[in-house]
Amino acid sequence: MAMTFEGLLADRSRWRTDDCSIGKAMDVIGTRSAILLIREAYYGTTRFDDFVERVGITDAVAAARLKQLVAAGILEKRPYQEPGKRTRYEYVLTRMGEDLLPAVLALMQWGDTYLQPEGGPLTVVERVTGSPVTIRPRGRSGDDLGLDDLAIVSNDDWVAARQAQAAQ
Amino acid sequence: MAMTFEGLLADRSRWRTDDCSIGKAMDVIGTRSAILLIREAYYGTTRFDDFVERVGITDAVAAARLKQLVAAGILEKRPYQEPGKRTRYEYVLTRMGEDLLPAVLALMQWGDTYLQPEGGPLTVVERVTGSPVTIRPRGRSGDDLGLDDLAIVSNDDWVAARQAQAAQ
DNA sequence: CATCTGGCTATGGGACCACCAAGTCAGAGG
DNA sequence: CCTCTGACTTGGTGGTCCCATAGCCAGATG
Repeated sequence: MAMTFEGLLADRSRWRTDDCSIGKAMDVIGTRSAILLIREAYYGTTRFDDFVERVGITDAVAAARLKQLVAAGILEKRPYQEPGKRTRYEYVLTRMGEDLLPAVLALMQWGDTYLQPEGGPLTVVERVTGSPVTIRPRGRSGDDLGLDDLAIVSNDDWVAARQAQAAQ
Repeated sequence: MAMTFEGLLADRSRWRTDDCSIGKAMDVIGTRSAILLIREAYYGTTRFDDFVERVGITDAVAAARLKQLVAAGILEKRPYQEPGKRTRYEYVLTRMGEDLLPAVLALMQWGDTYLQPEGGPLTVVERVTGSPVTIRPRGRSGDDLGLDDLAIVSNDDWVAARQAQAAQ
């Protein structure tokens, strides 16, 4: 019921992950409002008022969080103008923001399963077929993988191993 | 660059997701310490001291967060006894906790890509083949899906559609 | 010009998070 | 018994998150 460690990592007492990517990710999107704003962006929302209205947070929080997400590179501020109105800005996802989709969807899937009595209000499906979407770790073979199927390698080891392989 | 909505959901101004699973999930695991403790559990850690030591948080925070994770059903407290020592408790993942793996891994993958100058210290690989693990939304066909390939249906609609299909 | 509106910014307050430091408490070893 | 240790618990401070209310400001409308 756990991952295994390879190479130098095997002795668990000799290393610690201070610069863990999960921790860094949580520093950027670790608040409720940040994730909900990103969810709204996936739903196609781009304008300030719509974010405030649909996420259900105050404008002050929305302004602060949107600014922070732009600074982090997850959203981009882009000018637009409706006829007869002044120039305003809308917030659109960058590539970096789009690439958070797996994490957000995985969280939603888990919440649907374990935190909702009736399986959650919304379901994500494949647009063309209408069949439900799943999100799981997967190896090269395409099989779903569980905890016991996974191993951790230090990045240095891994890069070195690939280079050795390529050199053959 | 966004999901599409089907059925009654198409008119975006007529509904709001107050009981969103993502929000509920964030209420349970929305802190840095909670996610890092779960990560450690995936790495095989079960004991209090090891959690404190390896996550790099204070014992006070670890105690509070572990208690909360047990209450949420993500970890389970289980007695153990080493010879010559008194009974102690260890913390092991429940099924609910294991099922968070996709979310945590997706977050790690994203962090490795965008928040680490050199691609992150650790890499998750398939144990038997050593090939890297990916995690993406996937349809029934097995293809990776992007934002534009996804659609949202209301759960009621979806259940009704399935029933109608089954009745044919 | 004066007004109105959409999109912020500022201020204050309550809750929570994390840190550090100190205290408690059960039982094994002496 | 006394001490020591592992596993917490308690207390205090600083920072962040969110809410609520109020203010500001650019420009289209009157």
